[in-house]
Amino acid sequence: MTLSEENYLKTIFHLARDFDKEVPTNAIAEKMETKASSVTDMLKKLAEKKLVHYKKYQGVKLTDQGRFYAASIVRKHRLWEVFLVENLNFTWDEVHDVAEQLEHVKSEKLVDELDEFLGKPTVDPHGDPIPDKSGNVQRMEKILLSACKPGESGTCVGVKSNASRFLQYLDKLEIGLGNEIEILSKEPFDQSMVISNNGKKLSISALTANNIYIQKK
Amino acid sequence: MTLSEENYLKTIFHLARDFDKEVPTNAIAEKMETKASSVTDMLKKLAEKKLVHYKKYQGVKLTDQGRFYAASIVRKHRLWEVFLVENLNFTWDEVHDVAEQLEHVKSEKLVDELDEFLGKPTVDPHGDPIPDKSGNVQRMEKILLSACKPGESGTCVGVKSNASRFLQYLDKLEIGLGNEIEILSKEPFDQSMVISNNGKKLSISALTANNIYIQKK
DNA sequence: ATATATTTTTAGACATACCTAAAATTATTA
DNA sequence: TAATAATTTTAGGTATGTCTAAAAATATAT
Repeated sequence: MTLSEENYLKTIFHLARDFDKEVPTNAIAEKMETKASSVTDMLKKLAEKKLVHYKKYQGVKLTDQGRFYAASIVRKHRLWEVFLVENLNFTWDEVHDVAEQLEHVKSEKLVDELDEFLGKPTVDPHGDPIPDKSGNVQRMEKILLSACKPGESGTCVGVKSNASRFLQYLDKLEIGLGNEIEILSKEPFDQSMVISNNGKKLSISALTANNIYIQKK
Repeated sequence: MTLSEENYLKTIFHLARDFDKEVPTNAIAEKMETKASSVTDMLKKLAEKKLVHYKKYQGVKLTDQGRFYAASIVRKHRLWEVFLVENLNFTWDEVHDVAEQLEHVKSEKLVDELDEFLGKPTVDPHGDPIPDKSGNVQRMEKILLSACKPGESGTCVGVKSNASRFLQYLDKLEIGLGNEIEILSKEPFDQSMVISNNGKKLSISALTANNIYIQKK
């Protein structure tokens, strides 16, 4: 499996959550910052390898085999992120690019031992679940902060975007995993919110609220 | 810098020890299990990037820049080997292939932090020196066991080959880094030796003796 | 329902890194 | 030193993964 093939699989795996059915060619092209024609070429190749179900003009779905493989890449990515934060003093906004490289290293023993070394973690530094060895991803019930009404509250359990800028902004606001968050008010004009973050009152934009996941009590 | 370019640089770096002067095209081709014509192609590219000095038919030498870059790859390779053995229960015969992949991961912070995490080791699990951040390789005075005469003795400080088969054989003989080794006798017919390994008498072939480094007392 | 817009695929190129076969150069030896 | 052998380079070709531009299919809107 080439690096490029792995990246396509992974992208389809992630997009499959947004599109419940087939993932459109263009969605893949956009996410990978490439052209639709390149995607088409690759989809044909992945289809020949039985990693995706592909019918012209109908988008793609991962096969069981493809999903398993994709999950194993995501598993590696997230395990490495844990390692970087827990052992190498990386912050949650620094891990992505490095994990993006480390996820392609091939060695079953490496993954097994790393998992063991880290104490078999279940989530990465952004709160995303780490697929298990069989490719199963534990589904958490979490909702976007933007979907909450004033008065509702919960624990911050994840972020939708992993962009450095965003994560650094959260650090500045002192918003992090595990924090207690309550929606105090919501502005009808622009959907911005005033929230209580571990007891501290602060105001966030709709865009920010739309990238924070909480688990309701 | 592509993966391929990095592998060529590294190979030239290693071969430069054997050939004191320019490294011949064919030597590179053999080591990399590729064809001389492919090597020529790459040497031209590396020369354009000022990473090697290359004159047609005259072999190559690394430039300062090329040597620095190559050393940084070797540094990463060896640091990862230490990590695999010290923290992930790898044995010295298992680390090479995985380190071969990990060495290409690009992140200065990753290397710095890994070095720190491991306690700034100076040698890898095979006794090979780890280049420092500036690309300097600490030169050890070590000699091949095959070059020793009966009566001479020293400490095992390295191996010339990193082949799994060979390392596993050493494990079976219980020969490892730090062991006290003395040459008891040498057979003139085939240069095989009887040695004392940490007090235990055993017999080894000339080929084996030619792949073990010791440091004389 | 037909025209228009959007999405997707095809066709044909390009760069990388490899290959084989033949030519050029350098080294060896008689 | 001339002939032969070995090494190295060149020339031309292949597979991968990308691209642009044009054609085909699907979706949308009047």
